[in-house]
Amino acid sequence: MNIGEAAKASGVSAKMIRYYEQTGLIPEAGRSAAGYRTYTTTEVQMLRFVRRARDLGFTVERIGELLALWRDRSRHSADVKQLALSQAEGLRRKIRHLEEMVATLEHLAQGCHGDHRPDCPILADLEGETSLVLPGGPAGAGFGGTGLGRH
Amino acid sequence: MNIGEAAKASGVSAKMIRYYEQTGLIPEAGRSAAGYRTYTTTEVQMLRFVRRARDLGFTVERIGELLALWRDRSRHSADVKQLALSQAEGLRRKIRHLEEMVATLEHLAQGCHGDHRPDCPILADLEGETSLVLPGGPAGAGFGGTGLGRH
DNA sequence: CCTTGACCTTCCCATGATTGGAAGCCCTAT
DNA sequence: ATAGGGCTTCCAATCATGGGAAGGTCAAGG
Repeated sequence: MNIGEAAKASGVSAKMIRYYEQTGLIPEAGRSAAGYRTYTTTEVQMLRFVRRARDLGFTVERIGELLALWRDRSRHSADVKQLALSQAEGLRRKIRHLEEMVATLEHLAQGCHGDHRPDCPILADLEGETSLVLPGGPAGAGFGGTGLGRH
Repeated sequence: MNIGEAAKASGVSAKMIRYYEQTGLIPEAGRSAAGYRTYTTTEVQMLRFVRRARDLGFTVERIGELLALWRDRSRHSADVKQLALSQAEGLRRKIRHLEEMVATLEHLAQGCHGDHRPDCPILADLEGETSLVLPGGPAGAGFGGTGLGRH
């Protein structure tokens, strides 16, 4: 099977298949006489594995760990479960962060007339000396630029 | 005020201040005789504005629109509100997507013994022919599976 | 006056995952 | 033989950010 077919069958673009190979996530594919990469159904299955893990938000690095466990027939399912749960926990943290932002945005928008007049508490908050970080977060986002906010 | 001081006062790193200037998000700063960028309190206020908007998840492009409205004293607050609400809506979409992933992960993890044994439904799902995408979301999981099997 | 150290300048590079394109080779069907 | 599509490699761009090198500038202190 050539790379295009493998791409269709796995849902991973040909570009990404080459990239995954180059970065060592997946082993180098075999080559035809002409230098074309060739794929077996087993390799397509591995590609599908990678794609599904991506769909679950795993980074390529984590997928490497998952693949290692997948290949290791003496793995402990505890290790797999731990990866899955820590992934879920990471996603939950992201969700919490996004929810805070949504809450702030909607609170601000709620106070805005939303008509032809120019005054608007949203802009007022953005420009103001102190900002609103609704859910009473401990980080007082105060003045003095503590360099907070790396995300 | 030099760039370092402006950075501390606004919470935007000096690196990013230069980047924002270079990409046209903010106007070019004045220069001292020696070529140092100089900032007024008004400009620091603008930087703080940018930083807070970033904290709310706005892209730099959208912040450009917000800044334009901020500067436009004949703006309509409706336009500002619309930006804020559409931003909130975009974040909500992201949240929904993340929640689907979390649900799938936790469902899979729940079925996993999590002990020394190797068999694990998480890996089984990832490797399998069909995947579990819990809430039945049609979300662009571009399967592409043309049913092409072996070759 | 000269040194030291902190600050500033520009320029280049790296990140992560992905897409786009160009130049050139290969294969198959007409 | 030629057209077209697929394959190869290499290089670039995305988005927001940080890291660092090489060199100029400033203020304080010897």
